[in-house]
Amino acid sequence: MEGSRGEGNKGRLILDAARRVFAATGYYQARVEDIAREAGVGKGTVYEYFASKEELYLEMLLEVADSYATGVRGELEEAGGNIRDKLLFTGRHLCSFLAEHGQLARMVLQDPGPINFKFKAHLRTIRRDMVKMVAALLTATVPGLLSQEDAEVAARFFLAGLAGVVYPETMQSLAPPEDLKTAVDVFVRGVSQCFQQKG
Amino acid sequence: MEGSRGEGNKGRLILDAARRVFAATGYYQARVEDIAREAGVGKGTVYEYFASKEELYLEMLLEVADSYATGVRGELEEAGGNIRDKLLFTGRHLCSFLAEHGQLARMVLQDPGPINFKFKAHLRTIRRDMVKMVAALLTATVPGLLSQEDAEVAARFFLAGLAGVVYPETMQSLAPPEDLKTAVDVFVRGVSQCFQQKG
Amino acid sequence: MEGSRGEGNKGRLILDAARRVFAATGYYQARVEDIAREAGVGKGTVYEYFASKEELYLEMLLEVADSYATGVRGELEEAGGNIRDKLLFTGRHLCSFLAEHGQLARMVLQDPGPINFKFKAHLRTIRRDMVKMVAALLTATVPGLLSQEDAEVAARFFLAGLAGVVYPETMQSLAPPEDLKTAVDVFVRGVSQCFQQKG
Amino acid sequence: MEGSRGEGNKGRLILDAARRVFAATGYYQARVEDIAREAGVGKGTVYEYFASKEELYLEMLLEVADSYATGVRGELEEAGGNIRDKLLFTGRHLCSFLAEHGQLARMVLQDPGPINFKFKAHLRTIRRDMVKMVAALLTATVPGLLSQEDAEVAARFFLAGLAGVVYPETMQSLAPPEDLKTAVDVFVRGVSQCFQQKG
DNA sequence: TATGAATGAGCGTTCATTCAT
DNA sequence: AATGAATGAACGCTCATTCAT
Repeated sequence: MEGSRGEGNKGRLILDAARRVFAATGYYQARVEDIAREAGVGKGTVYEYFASKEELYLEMLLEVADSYATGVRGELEEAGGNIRDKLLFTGRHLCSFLAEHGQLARMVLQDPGPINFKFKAHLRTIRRDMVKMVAALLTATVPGLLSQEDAEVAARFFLAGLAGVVYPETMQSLAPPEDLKTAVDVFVRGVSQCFQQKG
Repeated sequence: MEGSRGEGNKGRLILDAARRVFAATGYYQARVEDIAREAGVGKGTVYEYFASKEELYLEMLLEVADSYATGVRGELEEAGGNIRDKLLFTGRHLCSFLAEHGQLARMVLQDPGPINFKFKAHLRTIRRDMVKMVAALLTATVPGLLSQEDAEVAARFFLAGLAGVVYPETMQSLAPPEDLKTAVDVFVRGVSQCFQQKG
Repeated sequence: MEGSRGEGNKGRLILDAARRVFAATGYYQARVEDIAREAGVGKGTVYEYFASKEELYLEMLLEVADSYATGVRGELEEAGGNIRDKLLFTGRHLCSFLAEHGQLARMVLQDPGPINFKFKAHLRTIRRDMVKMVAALLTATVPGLLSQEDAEVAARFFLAGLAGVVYPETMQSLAPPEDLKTAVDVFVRGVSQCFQQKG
Repeated sequence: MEGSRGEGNKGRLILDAARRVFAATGYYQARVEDIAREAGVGKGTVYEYFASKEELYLEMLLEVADSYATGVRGELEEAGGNIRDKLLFTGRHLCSFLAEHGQLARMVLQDPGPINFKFKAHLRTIRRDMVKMVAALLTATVPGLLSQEDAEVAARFFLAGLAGVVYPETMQSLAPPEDLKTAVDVFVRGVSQCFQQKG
């Protein structure tokens, strides 16, 4: 009846505590004992639920990465709707994700620490999915004029550029909504213009 | 001939070794002894030149970050010249930088390790400079039609987006030159279109 | 039908499981949880029957040591009978004991682990009993010619020597029956000769 | 110029300390920190000289086992000389060895703890050598009348029996010299008698 | 100046034991 | 009585840093 990872209350608490502690200090600085204390359990209890510090870290990352991807997918795949609004939504979703997960985002977005093959593959899949979703959006908008390859390049450009807008220089505060609009507008126009002329 | 950091031969060797070793394994996995061996000096010697592992890391990062910024500045600030070519150059420069510094780039760009205030400020300055340079390029291209703020948002979008194009999903190989062109084209058209209409 | 230790079914199961697990891995390597699983009971149940891992170990050792001594006593104390046959029986009994209890024997015989005073005293008693039994056999065989002290020295020599014959170098396989006969013959002749001449 | 293991003073100190601490408490109870303190060095220093607790233990055992075997070999292999004196010497050597190495002897004689293949093979070799030496002594004494196999069985019987005499029941005090003589006499007469009649 | 032997704080992990159910 | 989830003391090992040479 429960979800698939870290349930039974204690496991949930530990996973949440891990997210906070890893986010606050990074993988290597975080001590298992800190996570246990943050979760309000004994140190040994962590090992009842997770085989090692590394495994706990990976479980936590998988969960966060999934929560990010899941949040975007629903909106983007929904038929109909304005491309500009959808891309704006993607930006706003990234904003709230970053607001919620603070500096953990750096990890999810760019990979850190001791990350194993399983997680890398998972992250790669998520990225590919998001790129595909945005690319599909673009080809639907400029039908017939945009090769699959160009669409994916543009999608990658957009998704990464978004992070630059949302996290201005210092990555310490979030961008105002107008900035998002500006970026999305530049991008949408760029794609339309560029490929209509090409086509 | 002597600069302000890591000179006198030994210091230079250590700094270069640090770059290679930190890049290969990350800050926490890298052992001071490994760096000393890579540099061909004794372990104690590292501490003759750098106060601590952390300081060595910081010095190395500052140096690499500067080398990145310096390489772009000359080209971008040069008067005249095509905006498209300049942005393409920025992308190509990023490519060669990433090719040369391998996975150290991830750290410089996003994964901080134990980075202190001094380095964060330095990095912030570098980023701000680059944003300013690109923004200036944009306002010069669409004169009078682009506010300073919009120009900087667009510049941030471009610089971050570049990384997404250059490092495709897996971050394991670099993008082909055509992808760079596609991204730059989309961006340039987007900016032109968008703000000419606005203006 | 109930004895004084480890009864009531569950206790019996635990004691048997303890013997197998301790024998397989040694005291420190054996985990209480392993013993519980081997016994088919819960981990907590072990502590319903035994105060601690150490006490469980002690109880188990006492039981095994007793079973060894008991098996020999009947045969040796029986009046009449050939000394050679009785000593051969002692050797064969040691063989089957070792065959049955495998490497636990090493512990019982020589390697104590965390053995407390109670067990040491018990073991000392057992050894002394066996020495006395064999010594009595010898004095009965060469009546009047053998001092009590010499008889006990010879008995100790025999009992220990037996182990060397039964467990050849590697202690991994048991000796063939002929070797036992050879050893017993040497010993019996030695005692006869030696003390008949002395006498 | 130094010996082959644990030199350079510190290594020697650690090996000696290890012998004392392991002997006093056994492998599992001994803490690396205790050994370091006993040796008068820092905990980390132990790991400069030995890769792990286990390796330190094995090095120490190898050294002690060699010192035992070496001490006996010289005397036994020397041509000429009385068999009875040689076997007595073997017993006395065992006595002094046990006096010096206290309860560590149990380990050397019977093997405990985490002992790897290398050490087992080494110990097997030592045992085999000693058996062979004693067996050679016996065949030389009763020339032509004793098969190689019988001689080895007798030798094993003698060497193991010796331990029983030297370490009376409790293994807490050593046997008086007269007991040794008694045992050796019984054994020598037994071998002579037994095989002269057989032959 | 250059070195590397020596150090010990620090941490991941295990497992005997407890106790609420 | 029986259980097993929870606990934390304990310990092996690493590695940044120091300092005598």
